[in-house]
Amino acid sequence: MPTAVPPAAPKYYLLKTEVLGLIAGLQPGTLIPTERALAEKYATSRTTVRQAISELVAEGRLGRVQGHGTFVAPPKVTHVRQLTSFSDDARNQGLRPDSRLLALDVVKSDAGVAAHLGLDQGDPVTRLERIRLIEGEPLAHEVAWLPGKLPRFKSNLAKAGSLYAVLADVYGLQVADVEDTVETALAGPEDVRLLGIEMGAPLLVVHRLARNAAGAPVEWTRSAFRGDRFRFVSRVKSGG
Amino acid sequence: MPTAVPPAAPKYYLLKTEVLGLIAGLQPGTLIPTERALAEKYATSRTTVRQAISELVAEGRLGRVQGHGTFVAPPKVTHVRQLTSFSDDARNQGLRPDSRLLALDVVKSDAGVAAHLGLDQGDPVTRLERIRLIEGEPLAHEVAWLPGKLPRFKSNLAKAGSLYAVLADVYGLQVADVEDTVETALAGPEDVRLLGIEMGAPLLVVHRLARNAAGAPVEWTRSAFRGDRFRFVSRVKSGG
DNA sequence: GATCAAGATTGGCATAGACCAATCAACTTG
DNA sequence: CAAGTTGATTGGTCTATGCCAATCTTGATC
Repeated sequence: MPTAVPPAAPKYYLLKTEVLGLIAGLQPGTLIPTERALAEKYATSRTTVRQAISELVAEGRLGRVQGHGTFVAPPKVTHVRQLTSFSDDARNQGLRPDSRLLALDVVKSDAGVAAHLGLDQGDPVTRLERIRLIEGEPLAHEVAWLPGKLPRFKSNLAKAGSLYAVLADVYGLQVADVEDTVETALAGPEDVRLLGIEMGAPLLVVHRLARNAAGAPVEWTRSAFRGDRFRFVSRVKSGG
Repeated sequence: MPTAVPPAAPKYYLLKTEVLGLIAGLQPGTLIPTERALAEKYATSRTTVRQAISELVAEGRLGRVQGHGTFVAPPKVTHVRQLTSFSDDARNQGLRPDSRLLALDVVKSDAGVAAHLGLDQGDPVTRLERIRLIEGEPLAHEVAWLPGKLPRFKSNLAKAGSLYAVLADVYGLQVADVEDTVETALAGPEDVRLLGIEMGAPLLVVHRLARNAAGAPVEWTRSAFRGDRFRFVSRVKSGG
């Protein structure tokens, strides 16, 4: 679906198109000319070059490393998210998933978490914070809240790997349906540190509420995915 | 879920936090100080002020109009998208939906459309291009492709309003399941013109493939939603 | 009183350049 | 030859500034 000719465009946008042409067909990892070189080549300022490149980075077409250079980025990872787990989804696509545990403790629920889980503020909840990786690369920052305390949760989770598997097999908590909310956000310093992305990079923020067959909340999760590397897929069948 | 103190942050990010405090509790539409005034007040350059404000605009917290000023933006519109139609979803939330028809014609399918609809390139498809509005405000740019020609489609669509209703009631095309793909993109000149947003604003781009009970493609759609005004919701029930 | 014109104000785009920080290669040193 | 140092290169942040375009206000004009 080729977009029509831009009706009118600022200079940095035209430059963006130029650079897109420049990198068409190049292998991921290939370095492109330096910002200063591009500025000279296209008779413009480095500021304008940076604005063009910044958008291409935000779109996942380019990557850059201070002191090293700007290079062609690999294509997006498609990710299916249904009732399956992150790990299973990834493996189904032939990708190597991984997880880094940042925190796992029982805390008092704040107002937001309590409201979503149907608890009173201050009620104990299990808080699970992880970084999700694909092919060794950080893809998402995830914080899950589960109602109450789960005995021996840490070791059980380490054994099984998958959160949903542990909940179902060990604690008898079956997830019957989930509701995912997807919206855009911009990366702040925290996201930059955890995901290795740029300040202001677009994120896909997914909030998930999972319930059991009785309609009682089982899990409330906030996941921040890199918008430049990720695609969210949702499949829905007609009821019946 | 209040975010922790930023570990380290560029100046524009601190300014962003300042402005967030400034607008907390203000009514939507309230004008904030001019860029030049903010630059002076916080002893920084207008460039830095603009970077801070630009992110707040991208996040849907602020809006701005050249020659007029920068103002507090209204909250996001939540939108549920399942097997229901855009119009029904909106009305369920007490919002007034609308639609502007940009184009409706029978065209030869290009490679991409043909692939998704299971046709040969060049096969005729019905192309429906619309702007979706909520409360009179443009929210999304949508292009739908349907296999083949549909007799009297235009008048039937005008009568019923809903695409899915027309397909089912008039043409006997039942949608049994859909697959939505959600990713981020940045607004180009075309999006700016059609949606009244800023260059580089984050978009939620949704591709939808709808199939009938036999698994045959019924519809292939690309929708570009304003990322600052929209939330995508997907509900999935466990199979059974 | 309504209409139009001119000017002031405000955001939009772009320039030029300074300085910092990370990287990497070349060189020195033990 | 290995380890450490230095310096050039490259992206990251920020400043200061100029001009344009849209909007709104003000005031002259009919």
